[in-house]
Amino acid sequence: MQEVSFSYLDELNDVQRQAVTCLEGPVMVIAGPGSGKTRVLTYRIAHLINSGVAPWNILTLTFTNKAAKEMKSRIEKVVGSKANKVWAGTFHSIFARILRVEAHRIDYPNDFTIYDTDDSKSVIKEIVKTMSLDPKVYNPSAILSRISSAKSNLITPKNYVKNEDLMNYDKMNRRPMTHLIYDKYVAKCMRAGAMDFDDLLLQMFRLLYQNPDNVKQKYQAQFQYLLVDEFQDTNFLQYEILKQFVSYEGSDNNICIVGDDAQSIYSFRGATIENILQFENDFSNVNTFKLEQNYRSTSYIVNAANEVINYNKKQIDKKIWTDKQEGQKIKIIKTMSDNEEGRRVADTIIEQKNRFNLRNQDIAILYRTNAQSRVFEEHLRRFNIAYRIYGGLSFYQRKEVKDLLAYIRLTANPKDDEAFKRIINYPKRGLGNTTVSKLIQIAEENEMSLMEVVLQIELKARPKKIIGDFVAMMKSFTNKAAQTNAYDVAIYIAQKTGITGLLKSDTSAEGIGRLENVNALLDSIKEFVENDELEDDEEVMDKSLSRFLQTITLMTDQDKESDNTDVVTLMSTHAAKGLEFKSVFVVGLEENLFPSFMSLSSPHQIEEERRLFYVALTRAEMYLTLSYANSRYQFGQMRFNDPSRFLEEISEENIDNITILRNSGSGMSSKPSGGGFGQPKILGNFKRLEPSKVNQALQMDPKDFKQSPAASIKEGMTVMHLKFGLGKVKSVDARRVATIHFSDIRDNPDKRIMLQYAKLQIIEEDD
DNA sequence: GGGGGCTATGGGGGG
DNA sequence: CATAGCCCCC
Repeated sequence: MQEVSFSYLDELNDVQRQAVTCLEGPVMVIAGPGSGKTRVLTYRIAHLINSGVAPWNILTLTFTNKAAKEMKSRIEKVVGSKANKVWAGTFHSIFARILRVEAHRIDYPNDFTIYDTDDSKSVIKEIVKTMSLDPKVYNPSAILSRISSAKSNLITPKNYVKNEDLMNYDKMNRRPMTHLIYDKYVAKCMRAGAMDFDDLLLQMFRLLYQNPDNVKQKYQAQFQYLLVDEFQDTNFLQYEILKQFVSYEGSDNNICIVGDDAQSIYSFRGATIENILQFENDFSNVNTFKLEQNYRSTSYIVNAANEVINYNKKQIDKKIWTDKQEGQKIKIIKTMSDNEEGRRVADTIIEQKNRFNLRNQDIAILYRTNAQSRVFEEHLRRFNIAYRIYGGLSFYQRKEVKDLLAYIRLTANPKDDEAFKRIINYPKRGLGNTTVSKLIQIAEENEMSLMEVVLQIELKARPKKIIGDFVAMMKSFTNKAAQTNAYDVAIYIAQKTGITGLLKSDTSAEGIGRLENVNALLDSIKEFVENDELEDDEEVMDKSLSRFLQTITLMTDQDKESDNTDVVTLMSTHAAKGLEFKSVFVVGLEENLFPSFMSLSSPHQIEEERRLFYVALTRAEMYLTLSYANSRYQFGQMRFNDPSRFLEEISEENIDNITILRNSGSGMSSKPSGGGFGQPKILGNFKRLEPSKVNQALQMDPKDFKQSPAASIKEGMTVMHLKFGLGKVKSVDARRVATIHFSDIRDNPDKRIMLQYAKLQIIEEDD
């Protein structure tokens, strides 16, 4: 038996240590920015394991895969490879994983499709059309947001009709039929074997609440210890699911929530601050710990952030402080135009790099809307500063990527009507709106999926031939999928459909970009198939199309592996939550932009914008620069905005250069930013796609590599891995999963490799 | 009935 | 400024 070391407890301050060691019963940790929240969470899990709790009895829910991954790797440093057995992931991905096993109990196929927001809107659009309603009044985004909020509050279509507030609200907005659309939407998704993002939560709740075959007791027994990160961002439904897991007769109520009400910035997707305020009422004997010492930022920054957040009324009482030195005062950059803002920020970055010896990766530019990234890209490129943009149009939302994905989706789930509609006439096969509309109408009348309709319907000669060929092609894909892995199927699909050929024939810059994106998708499928490393326990050996789809639909740009290149980070303030940088630029600090024009009418929304600003400020460790422009191109025209009200909430003593904020512009306008550059967006996005995951140094020349047969790998051997380098096989288990120690890997050198897919070459038989 | 080009409209944050 | 819907032509 290995000696258990508790030395990590020495790395904690008093409150942190109490929060880590108070293992039983409900615990609430209020954690200010930079207060060591992640450290507390990870050490708490490590401490649970060291105290004898089985790792698979621990469930940790976060909001990004990245956070979950980082947490796992940090736990591993304390407790070793046992950390892999902890259930850690986002709400959506953990529930998707459970539903893949249990969905049949609530009348969904286990390989259900996940509809993204575009799919959902498209479903709504079609319903609006078939109901002959005005699509301008019944705007799909608005309707979806109503449906989403209903689902997040556990209001079924039936209860929606009974709810006077909701019905009156819809009437007032001239959308009295919203409840009917909701009803039809639910039915349609069900018929398509599809869950939208909210369904991943809602159906999880339904599963537990309806409790077929006592499935709830199974998971209650499974998850004996719950930890929830960023609890202030949970919505009503998420909290209700947590209660289902935790609240039952004889339960120890082992739930630990960590959050900061001052950083609640997701109310637009249903998050409610009430959850954190209610927690102490919902559970008895809650142990509450407040982490108030900020270890991240210098005192000018902490003071400024405190000043700003004090303008908000509703808050949990706490005092964030730091014993760090004063540091540099906050710098404010004022410019005439958005273009000049880009230039000045780039100038300042150069200056800071020289003066303070910063690397690119120490620096971040944070903005309110993704559309603001362009000017900064232009000027960073002019100075040859490497950068990476996060967010914006996700890779998987690109048309060409979605087109190929639609074929893959329809292959995995023939009832996926959104996928069907997307590709029934792409690439062009001579099937027009008239025929497609007819199919949709028949499907609607008979409550069938489009694929079912197509298999039965009698058509005229021409469309009959076209559709017959299409069905035959899809059938060949299904057959292929049953025989081989996701990559081989995907390649087959890309060629057989003519997508590859079609894109190759387009030699324009955009066409080349599209082809590269499709190739990047194929590469990522290849990577998925060839990934021989076992990361978590369940089903990972499954290399099928539907498993691939599951992994990507819930992936966001931030979750992608970052190569270790030294780049300046450009991202929205929302995306920056949880991150820290030595130097932070918060840009576009103007009324109508930050705070957003969408929020100006309501004091609550202004408070949320202020919390967002607070999050932005507190990302900075040492240098904080705020900027605004007197004029900028917005919505295709020149706009003039006042400086943000938030700037005035920081007192002068924390600011480096006192600037007169209001109405200080001379009439001069510098040249506005036109297009100028080729396709900054495409270039910027490509930077994110580079698949190089591991240091170049570790990789060997594939030509010199000769793969050894999987069966020949035995314990004690020294092997070469194409990606990880030299390693020693420590053990091989019954499922043919080898644990191999790679000495070149600094973080977590012990990798669990699936020999079935292993790319290993035997270097030495034994020692 | 289907395909291509033009005009009009909307435009936040994200799983 | 990008996409969707519409209109016109084949």
